[in-house]
Amino acid sequence: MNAAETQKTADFLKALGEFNRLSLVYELCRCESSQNAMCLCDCCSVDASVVSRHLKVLAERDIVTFDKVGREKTYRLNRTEVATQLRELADLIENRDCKRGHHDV
Amino acid sequence: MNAAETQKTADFLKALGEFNRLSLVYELCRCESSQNAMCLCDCCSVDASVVSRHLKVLAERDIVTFDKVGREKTYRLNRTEVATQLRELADLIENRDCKRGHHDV
DNA sequence: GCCATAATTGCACGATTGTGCAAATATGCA
DNA sequence: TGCATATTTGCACAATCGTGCAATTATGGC
Repeated sequence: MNAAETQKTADFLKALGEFNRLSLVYELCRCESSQNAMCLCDCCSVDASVVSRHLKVLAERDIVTFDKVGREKTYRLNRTEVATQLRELADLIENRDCKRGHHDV
Repeated sequence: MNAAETQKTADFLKALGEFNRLSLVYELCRCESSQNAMCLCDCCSVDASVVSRHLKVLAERDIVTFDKVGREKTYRLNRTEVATQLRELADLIENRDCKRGHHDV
């Protein structure tokens, strides 16, 4: 587990690990279809600019993806990618694969 | 998904989502047996007091557990609990269980 | 009791972060 | 073209966070 990978995983978890951002993720989770940012504003009582910034963070970590339709951006959750990343971490932690580290078991 | 649950999950992810804390988790992941804090210091090049504080955060979120042996504290990773939490989140996100939220699908 | 080692705590500091507001930008519609 | 709506950006600010150092506490061994 090198430093760059560790940092990447930490950034991913940190992106999810904030109340309003996680609320946005849950909100998107409820939706079959993409949602625009204005609609997503409803789920957390903060300014639209704040939602915009949070969605940007989520997009940077590939947690959400968006399409531009007209003047709107519609967001959707990258369900399988996010779930896969979480499960890979779970497997790593539980199955002790990480023991192949520098201690060389 | 109420606010308290969301906050709890966010706190859990935030605890994992910091480089040195995640490094500690990976380090503990490599160990069959418990490790004391001094030993864990080696894996991240920060002061012992910093490691102490990071371990405290991880313990507060039930990510690690410790035993006191003599003047040492030995830490171990709560493998199954952490893995389970991560998988539950993965399932929630992928299986769309969260649609049972206030939108009442 | 005295000293060495392990771990925590208090303090200070710089960096990052989340936030709101106002202004700017982008786009659709009449 | 002009206006309304959607989104982003600049700015400021308070709060949180990660960190190191020094002092303190806790404990074991002599």
